Order: sequence, then structure tokens, then C-alpha cells
Amino acid sequence: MPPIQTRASSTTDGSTAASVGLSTPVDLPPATLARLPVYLRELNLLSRTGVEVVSSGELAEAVGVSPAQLRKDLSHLGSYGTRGVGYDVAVLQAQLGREMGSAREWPVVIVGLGNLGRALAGYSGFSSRGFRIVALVDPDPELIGQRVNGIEINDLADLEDVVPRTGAAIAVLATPAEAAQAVADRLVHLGVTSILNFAASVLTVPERVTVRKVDLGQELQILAYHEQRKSDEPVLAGPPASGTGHPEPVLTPERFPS
Amino acid sequence: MPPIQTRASSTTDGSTAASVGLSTPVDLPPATLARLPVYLRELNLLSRTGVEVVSSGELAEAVGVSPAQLRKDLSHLGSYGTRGVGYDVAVLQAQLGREMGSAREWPVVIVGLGNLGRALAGYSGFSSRGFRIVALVDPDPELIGQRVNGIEINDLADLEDVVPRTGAAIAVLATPAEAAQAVADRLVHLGVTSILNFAASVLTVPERVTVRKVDLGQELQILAYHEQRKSDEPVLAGPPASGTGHPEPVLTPERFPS
DNA sequence: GCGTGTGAAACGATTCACAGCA
DNA sequence: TGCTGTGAATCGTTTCACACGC
Repeated sequence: MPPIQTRASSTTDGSTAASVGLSTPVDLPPATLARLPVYLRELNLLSRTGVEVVSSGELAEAVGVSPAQLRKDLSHLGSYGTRGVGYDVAVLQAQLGREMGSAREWPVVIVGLGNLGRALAGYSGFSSRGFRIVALVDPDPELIGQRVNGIEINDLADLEDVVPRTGAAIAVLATPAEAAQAVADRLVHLGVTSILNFAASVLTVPERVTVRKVDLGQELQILAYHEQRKSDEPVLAGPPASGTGHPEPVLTPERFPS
Repeated sequence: MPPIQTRASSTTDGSTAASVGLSTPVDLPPATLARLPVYLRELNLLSRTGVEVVSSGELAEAVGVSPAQLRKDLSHLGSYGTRGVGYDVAVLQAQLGREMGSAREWPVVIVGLGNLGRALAGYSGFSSRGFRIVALVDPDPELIGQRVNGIEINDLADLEDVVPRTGAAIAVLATPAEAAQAVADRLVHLGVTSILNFAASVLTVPERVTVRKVDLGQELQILAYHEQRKSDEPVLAGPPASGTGHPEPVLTPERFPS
């Protein structure tokens, strides 16, 4: 009797989750869940700017969704707004953070420290959102022992020591496509239950494991499709500042703002 | 009269596209479009392995979707299968490639060469799918003049020269969030009509421009939500090899296969 | 009055089930 | 017989519109 395995579906919002029974709060619709981090980020921004109250219209405008959708999304969490007024930024921020698990700090292991893996190891967007990179693993003797962002790269052969020691339940996979499934199998065996997969391959994992896939090449291909569409049907609407014309430099900051 | 601007919606599958009139083939549903690159990748793999025919069942299995969905997706492109047999790999590959614009080679400019930008500049998954990085741009004097993967980093101040010279219509944004909108404005002004945005910020662009956003922190947050769910409702189903137990190393390749 | 919270309607995507053809 | 192609049914998501309460 082979254990139940599920294919981690592809596109963003491919998430394979077990979640058998409903616990205290209800399960969020996937589409809503995918937007909550965006709301949370904007709320953090607002709160840092000293804003204390936002209406659904304002917040929706800031994150690029419709006010109705924002309200519907938030309504899944309960009623945290005040009619006629809006949402208290601090309250909503706290509630959203709690719901998303931003209260805890999550230890994360990264497997594969090629170009992409190294970039991810130093990515500030992880630490700023409650994730701590606790281990780096790669099989390349050239890399083992090197440090990235203060963390030493361990041998992939020692994965079975490293993961239990750090207690990571979330793993980032940045290996070549051919290696991804084998590594994932070992990670799952070690108790990892969430995997962010950057490898261009489909992972098969047990039901209880959640996988999200990010395929950068795929993203560009989708853009290429739209590009092709645009060049196929040339003019239709009026000329919109038309193409590569006039350099005419507007805006020329010398450095990115820190 | 301000020009029409649209908010690039957030999650993967946020794509803002104008596509006013329908050209020769019909417009693909976004959900289908997002899966086509996955099918294409698998077809390339199969063709390299010498497989000449696949059924919807086999291909679906390999990419992790249902056979019905695969057939429905492909049916949007026309009838390229043979009843009772399956699909000719070469034919389907060619058709899909043509549809996705893989026939052409797309020049791409990358703006922002921090950790992530540099990793993307060297990412093999881009070149292997028909994209050529033709320009790198950053405002940091430390970086300007350096070469990544054989390409020199140009000054952001020279963007108005670089983009027209290379003819890039697709841009990858890997700048800090605060800089993203300003850079996007300049890119759009230079005729760029597709942007892959890695910055954690919402872009506002004219209708004709397609934006896709990849937010790596957001992906991890979605995993954290699921993790939290799992730890909240502890046991329910039978113990599934239970957690961090027994190292018991299965599979220990010493190196990633190249 | 104003903006939230929410049923109901509209829309889109997925799954089902089978007719049609090699 | 076996697998494609596709209408019909189902399911999920978004939008609409308005009742409710500050």
C-alpha cells in the first residue's frame, strides 16, 4: 500500500495542502490567502507612516484590488472594521499578522546555493517578514564551508543532521530540476511540511506537505505571450507616446533610495 | 486629462493586459496561459527522450494536472491530437512554442543588480527558454562597469540610451521597492510593454503594459499560514512517519546531477 | 452620511461524462 | 477499443447592491 502522494500543482496558487479537519477559524479561500500578505505589507507601511485608520477604498487602491474584494477578503477573518469609518490600522495589522503566522519566527532551510540560492540566502524580504534562514545545504565541495550572510554552507550529505538540529519545517529548494525530487523526498522524510520550489520540475509529495512553485522562466514566457499578441495586432488604439521614440529623459535619480 | 493607468494586480496571475481586439487566434484564458509553459517544458523533455506520442493522461500525470484539464487547455489552441492515440510530441511542441512566442528570441533588460538581480542575470532558465539578457542597469557606482555573465552593468542614468539601443520590450525589475515605480515609469516611457516585477511594491502602469509580480516573501508567508494551520490542529490522521524522528539516511547523492 | 459586512448575481475555471473518430 | 474534443454541471471567485450600524 503506497502512501498517498499528491502532485504539487504548478502555477502560483498551486498549493497542495492536507488540512483535513477545520480547526477553530475557518479555512481561507486560496485566492484570498494569496492576497493577505499584500494587505499586511501595506498595513505595515501605513502604520510606519503614522496612519491610524484606513477605509477599504483607500487600502484597496494602494494594493491594486477592488474595495469590494478587499472587504470580502477581510470578512473571512471576522469583523474588524467600523461602519462609517474604516479599519483601525493597528488592529487589522495585528489580526492579519496573527492569522498569517507572522507572530512566530519561522526557521527556513535553503537547499542549493547556486546563483539563485545564494541570492535567496541574502534576501532581506525573508527576514523582514518573519523568516530566519537557519541552514544552507549544497553538495558542491567548492561551496561547502563557505559562508553566505554569516551562515555556513553544509554538505547535502549531512542533511539528515542539519534539518533536525535547526528544526526547520519550511524549506526552499533552489537545486537543478533533476535533483529537486530526490531532495524533496529526503526533506519530507525529515519532517519538512512546506516547500518553496524554485526548480523547474513538478514535485510529488505526501498529502500533508504544502508545495508552492515559483518558476521564473515561466513568468517571462507568459509575458512573451502578451508581447507577441501586442506585436501581432499592431495599431488599434491611438498612438500611446509610441514606442522607442524620443529618449527625452524624465526622472533621473542617481541612486536607488535605500 | 491623465492617461489611463491600471494597477498591476498582485498575486501570480496578476497580469494587466490591454489586448483590445482579438487577433487571428482567440485570447487564451489566463488560467490556461499560466499552464502552457509547463506543458511546453515537459514536451521538450519528452522530445529529448525520444518519445513521439503522448496521451493526455500521460502528459497530465507528468505535469500534475487532470487529463480533462489538459485536454481543455489544449483545445483552446485547436485540435492537435489524434483520437484513440494521443498527441504527436513534435507537433504539439511546435504549436505550443509558436503560440507562446518561443519562436523568437526576446531581448530583456534587467534593472537592479543587487543579490537577486545578479542571480537573475545568470539564471540559465531564462536563456534556455528563448530570452536573452541584453542589458543590465543599476545606479550604484560600485556596480557600474562590472560584468555579470559577460554583460556590463550600465548606469541607471543612461537608461534612456540603453533600452532603445538594445530594443528590449521586456524588463525585469529587481530594485528596492521604493525605486520600482519610478524605474517602471521610465521603462514604459521608453517603449517597454512587459515588466516582471520582483520588487515588493504595486506598480501602476498604462493599460497596454503587462505586469507580472513575483513576491518571494509573500510565497513564504503563504507557506507559513499552512504551517501554522498544521501545528494548530496537531494529530488527526494517523502518524505519518511522524516528524523529525530517525535520521535514517535514505538517498545520499554526493553532488547535484548537472 | 458614510463605509462596513454580506447575500445574490455574474463570471470564470474545473470536472464530469459522453459523443465521435482513428 | 481507446483517447480526443467538448457541451453540461459543478465549483470557486469576483462584482454588485444594499441593509446595517457607527
